[in-house]
Amino acid sequence: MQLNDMLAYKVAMLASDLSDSLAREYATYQLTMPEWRIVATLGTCQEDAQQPYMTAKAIAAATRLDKVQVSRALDRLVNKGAVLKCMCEEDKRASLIALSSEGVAMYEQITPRVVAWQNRQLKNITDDEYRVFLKVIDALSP
Amino acid sequence: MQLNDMLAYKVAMLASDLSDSLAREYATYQLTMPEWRIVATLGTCQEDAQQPYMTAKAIAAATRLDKVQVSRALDRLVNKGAVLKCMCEEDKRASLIALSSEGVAMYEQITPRVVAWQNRQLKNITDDEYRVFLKVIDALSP
DNA sequence: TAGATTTAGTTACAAATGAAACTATATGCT
DNA sequence: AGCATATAGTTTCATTTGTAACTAAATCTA
Repeated sequence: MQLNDMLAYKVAMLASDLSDSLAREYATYQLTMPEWRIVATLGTCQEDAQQPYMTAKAIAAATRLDKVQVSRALDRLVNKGAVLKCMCEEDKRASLIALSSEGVAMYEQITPRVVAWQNRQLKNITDDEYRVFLKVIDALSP
Repeated sequence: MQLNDMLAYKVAMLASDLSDSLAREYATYQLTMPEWRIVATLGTCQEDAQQPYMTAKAIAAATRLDKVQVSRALDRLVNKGAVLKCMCEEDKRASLIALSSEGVAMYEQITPRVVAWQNRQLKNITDDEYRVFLKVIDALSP
């Protein structure tokens, strides 16, 4: 049993390669990975949900970032003008968080680049292979 | 395009789940992940190579840890008595690094647990599916 | 062979991360 | 209602991590 053959190691290596490679797409926009995940989440929410805002808690759940990371990344995004926060009247502990129009613009610029990046990654892989790949990922997830 | 459907995100989530799950197997032995990777690498080296030692540089390459992480993890492993370092006569900048007998014993206790862990992870996946999965990982790796 | 360059590994310092404490609000229970 | 408990989010602090500077040795070059 060599390290190279171990499942956890292989997947960890792949994850870090993909993450570094994808980061080059959004780094142009001065975003860190947590910031990008939040922008992507709020962007989709804004596109197809009835309500264009989320709480920090919902963002944490959707991105799998912890609440501290979310709090800090939101601070930075608010400072950059990409995100708006306003007090939630129903629950004054929470805020309602949404992309600003600049945030939406940024999201709309980055998304096509991410889609193109993903297509490049997958270009040598058939649909069937990818289906099996996703199935195995599901089976491996707890 | 939702975060959940993005390749890099899915793989990152899987990697972190697998890594946490596997860590429970070697945490019993007070090892961190870098320490475990080094023990595993030296263990295989010791098993099937002519020379049972490696340099820190070779360890870094084999484990994909950076040289600082390797240096620090080796310090800890030496303190725990799992690893021996001796000056390399051929190149006095480098050391020759090998598992001590306690290190070998540890390696031999952990390895079967890791193998069993991996078999549990893969139990619902057919050989064919796993073959495709590995092929896709290769195709995605740079 | 002297001087410049590279390399192995360590150390020092700065940034990122995570756990736990904390504030403010909300909820549950008697 | 009044007190205990739980929750949203932030802040603080300790640990981890990575980058850059450093030391010592090796190699290359003129």
